[in-house]
Amino acid sequence: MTHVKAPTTQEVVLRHLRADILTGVLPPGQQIIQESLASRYGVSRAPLREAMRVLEGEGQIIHLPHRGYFVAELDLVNMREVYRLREILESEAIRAAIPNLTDADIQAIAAMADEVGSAAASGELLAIALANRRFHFMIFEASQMPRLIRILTQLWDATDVYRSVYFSAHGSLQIIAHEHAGILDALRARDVPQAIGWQDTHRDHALISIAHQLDTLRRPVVTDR
Amino acid sequence: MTHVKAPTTQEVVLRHLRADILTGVLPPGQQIIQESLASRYGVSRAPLREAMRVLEGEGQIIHLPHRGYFVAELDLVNMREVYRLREILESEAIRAAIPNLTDADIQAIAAMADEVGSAAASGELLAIALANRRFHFMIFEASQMPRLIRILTQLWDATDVYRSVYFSAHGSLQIIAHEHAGILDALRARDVPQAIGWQDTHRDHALISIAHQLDTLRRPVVTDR
DNA sequence: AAATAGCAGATTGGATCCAAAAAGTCGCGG
DNA sequence: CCGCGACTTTTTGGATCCAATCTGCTATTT
Repeated sequence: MTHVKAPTTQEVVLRHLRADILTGVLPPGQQIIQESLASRYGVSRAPLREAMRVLEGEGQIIHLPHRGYFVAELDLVNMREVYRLREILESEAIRAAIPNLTDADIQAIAAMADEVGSAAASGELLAIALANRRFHFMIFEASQMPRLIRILTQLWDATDVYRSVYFSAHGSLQIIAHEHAGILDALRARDVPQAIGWQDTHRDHALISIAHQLDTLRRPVVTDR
Repeated sequence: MTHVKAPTTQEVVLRHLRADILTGVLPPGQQIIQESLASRYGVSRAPLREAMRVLEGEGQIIHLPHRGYFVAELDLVNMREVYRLREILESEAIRAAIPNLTDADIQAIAAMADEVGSAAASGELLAIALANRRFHFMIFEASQMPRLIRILTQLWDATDVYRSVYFSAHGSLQIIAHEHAGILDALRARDVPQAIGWQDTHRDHALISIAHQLDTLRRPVVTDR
């Protein structure tokens, strides 16, 4: 039998960090003071630093030698690059996935789409984000391309903070449901171009909303000191 | 002028690790005993572990909790995935780069192609690999897409070990020189499809050679379990 | 004799401690 | 009044030390 679990501290810290970045506890641009954060998590600096190295590799935080770690800020240019790369890579993922999709797979994906719907009904942003992510990645994972999936994971992670605002935008949930249904139909028909097309419009809607937010909101990142 | 430099130990270790993996001092599949490697580098385990976390993020080594770090092995399937992703992403890089290329850029790239040639004449494999990499990445960098460049860097890193054998294959250096010239011509003409085409055949030649090596050589990798 | 429990060694994970570098502060001189 | 420079403080980087876990072997039991 396999072990129940052995959650190493680094992974606990890593999850905690991701959550804090995602929820804005650690806002973009802010420096991460290792000592204070470590004590806040109730751990030492060693596992924290290794976790931060992981996030740095994903581009979530920036490291300046002898200066420290800072939560990455994404400007619009950067954001557009991420979305362009997603466009290219997600198209490939869908292209590779569709021939592998069994009927059972599609049923599972449809079930996840329903979960997105019920999460949307509940209004819990985090639940929506999680279910939405699962929905899309169930498709990507059928591509059987682990490296591609990992890169996509990183790209999604990088924009998680900004994407969550999209879910709270007016009317976005109906649009999302509609587009998810479109993707599902294309999957059932094994229609690669149509699936990619739906995914593209789906992504574009999110980007437009986010770009609008970034452009107008112009968050005034205060340095608390 | 900026500071001379302040090379932090982690980066020294990281470079050392990359070199050792590239040159086969640390062969694929082998476990990395932290204590012994750290003492061999003359450092403590702390910076070594942070460096390994970086390499793990790049897929160069694998981490199993409470078991250790192991140098990653790439089978042919994995290798094909890397090359497929390179095909997609390098096409995008070239597409984005060409409109940005100044004449000075192209001259610099041509100079680097010459360096590949002279390195080839000298027969130094490492020098060839380095110059070749610089040549291609000078083009990619003109894309002005930092995230794309970083992903491409990781993909190149992942296959560095295997690609170096290609340089020593019979006749490959002439082919490389020919294809580099082709790429340069396409760049001068600002011909995107042609540049991508050359890059594709260039990459395919390397992949065929590497796949052949992997297939026949059938290295007797001991099963670590 | 085979299987399993448990003991000993090795190896990783985490915490504390010390050194080095950067940022901020105060004071002196122009 | 302002700029420059040494000193202090804060924070990061690295090393050492201790605890938790895994591996391999041995002995005991059936």
